[in-house]
Amino acid sequence: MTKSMEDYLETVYLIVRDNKVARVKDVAERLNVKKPSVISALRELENEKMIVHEKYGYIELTPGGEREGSKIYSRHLLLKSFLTDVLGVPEETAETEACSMEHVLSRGTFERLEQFIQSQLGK
Amino acid sequence: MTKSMEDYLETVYLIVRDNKVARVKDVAERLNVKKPSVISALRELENEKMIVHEKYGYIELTPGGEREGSKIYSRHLLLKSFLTDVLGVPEETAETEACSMEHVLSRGTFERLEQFIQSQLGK
DNA sequence: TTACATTGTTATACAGGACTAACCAAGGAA
DNA sequence: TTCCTTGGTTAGTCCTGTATAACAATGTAA
Repeated sequence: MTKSMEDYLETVYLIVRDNKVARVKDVAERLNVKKPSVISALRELENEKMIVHEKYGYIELTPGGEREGSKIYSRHLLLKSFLTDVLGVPEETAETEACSMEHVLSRGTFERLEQFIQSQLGK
Repeated sequence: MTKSMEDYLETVYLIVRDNKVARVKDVAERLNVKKPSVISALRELENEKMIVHEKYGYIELTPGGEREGSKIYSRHLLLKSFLTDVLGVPEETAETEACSMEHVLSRGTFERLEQFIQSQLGK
C-alpha cells in the first residue's frame, strides 16, 4: 500500500463513519482530487481487498479495510495530538502535517510516541 | 522544490562537506539510485540555481544551494535528535524516519520542536 | 414518462521519478 | 600511444498519481 492508497482508504473510512455510505464524489471532494483519480484508486483498493465497490454503487469497507482504515486514522490522531497538545502547533497546520507524517513512521515509533504523549500530558 | 530534489541537494551538501568535491557516482551510491537518475536531478537543481555542474566535472554548490542544503540537513538532525534522544528510537530507524519527515514540516513546527527538545533535554 | 441535473466511468494524456541499455570521456598501465 | 577501466551521459521505458474530455447511468421534477 502506497501513501496515496492509505490516504484514500482513510478517507473512505471517515466518510463511512460519518455518513454511513461513501460515494466517489465525497472522496474526491475530501481529498481535493477529481473523480477519475478516485475511481482508479478504488480499483486498487478493491484489488487489495480493502473495499467493495460495485459499479455505480456505494463504496463499502471490508473487515480488513475497516481495520486498516481505523489504524491509519488513529495514527493521524496521535500525530495531530502531539503537534497541537505537546508542541502547540495551530490546529490547521497540525491537521495537514499529521496527514503527511502518518504514512512514514514505523510501528515502534508510534508506540513510543504514544507513551511519550501520555506521560507528557499527564504531568 | 520537491521532496526528491531536497534529498538530492542534501546529499550533495553532505558529500561536499565530507569530501570537498561531489561526483555523480557518490550521489548515486548515497541515495541508492542509479547514475542516470542523479543526472536528471542535477539538471533540475542546476535550473534552480542550487548547484553548478559542468559536463564531466565535479558538482559544486552555489551560495544559495549551500544555504538550502544546510537548512535541510539541520532539520534532519533535529528530527533525528527528537526520535533518538527524546523517544528512544534506535539510531538506524531514526535515520530513515527523519529522512522521510524532514520534507513535510513547516518552519513554525520546526521552531517549536527545537524549543521543545531543548527544554526536554535540559531537564 | 420524458427531460435535465447529478454522479460515475472510460479513454487518454502528462508530469515526476525511477530504471536499463548503450554509448561517450578521461585517465592510468602497459 | 594504445587499450582498458571507471565514471558520465543519453535515449527510451515504466509506474504512480494526477488531470481533462467525453460519455453513460441514475434519479427527480414536471
